[in-house]
Amino acid sequence: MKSKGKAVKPARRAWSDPDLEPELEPDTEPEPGSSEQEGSEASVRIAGSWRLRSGDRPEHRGGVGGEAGGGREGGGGGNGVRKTMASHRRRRQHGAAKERNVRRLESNERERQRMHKLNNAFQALREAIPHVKMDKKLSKIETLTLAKNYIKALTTIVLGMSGTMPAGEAVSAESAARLLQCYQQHLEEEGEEGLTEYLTSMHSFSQGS
DNA sequence: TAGGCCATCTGGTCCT
DNA sequence: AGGACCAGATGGCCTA
Repeated sequence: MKSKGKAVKPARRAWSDPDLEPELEPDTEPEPGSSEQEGSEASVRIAGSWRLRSGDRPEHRGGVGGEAGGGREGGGGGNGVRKTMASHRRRRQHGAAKERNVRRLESNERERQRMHKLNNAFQALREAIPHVKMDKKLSKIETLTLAKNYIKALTTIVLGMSGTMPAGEAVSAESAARLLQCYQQHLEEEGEEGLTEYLTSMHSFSQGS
């Protein structure tokens, strides 16, 4: 099954000063074919290794305390003092930038998680609404549109069952199922546009007109 | 190849 | 202050 494109792309602009670059691991490929799958592309990927790239948290590179190259400059010398202050400031700026960078990465991660949840919800919705071409995954916009229509159709049914329906037409589970069937059939034959028409007629029907 | 769809990043704004 | 939410930008993959 191939799903739509998505290959984890490297950050468009890896947020950072070259210097702070959270060492983009040379693209931890999301495992060749493994990429997400129906369900939620999202969730699967979440687990994927690539994610760690940005999640790679502060620890990378020794973290703040790291002071890597740091060797204490040093001691003494008039010139040395000025030098020390400058490097102090630089280090502080560096630290601030680093912190900003870390916050950015964290918030990217949260945003990703949020979108993943949203996608899971979309997937759940997809599974909840009947649609014709089962082999083709509904796009988001299709999912929303279809869901809206489906709700409308169900509403019509419920209205009918609640007595708005003309006497003698008491809607049984059977006729409800039939209505649903009609809904699908209509979808198949007329597409979205026809559905509106169908619903309209259903509505006027339930009004007893 | 163009257009559709999507994932991700990013900065701004709102909310708690 | 920090997280959630949002919308714009960007770029990849897929299909007609």
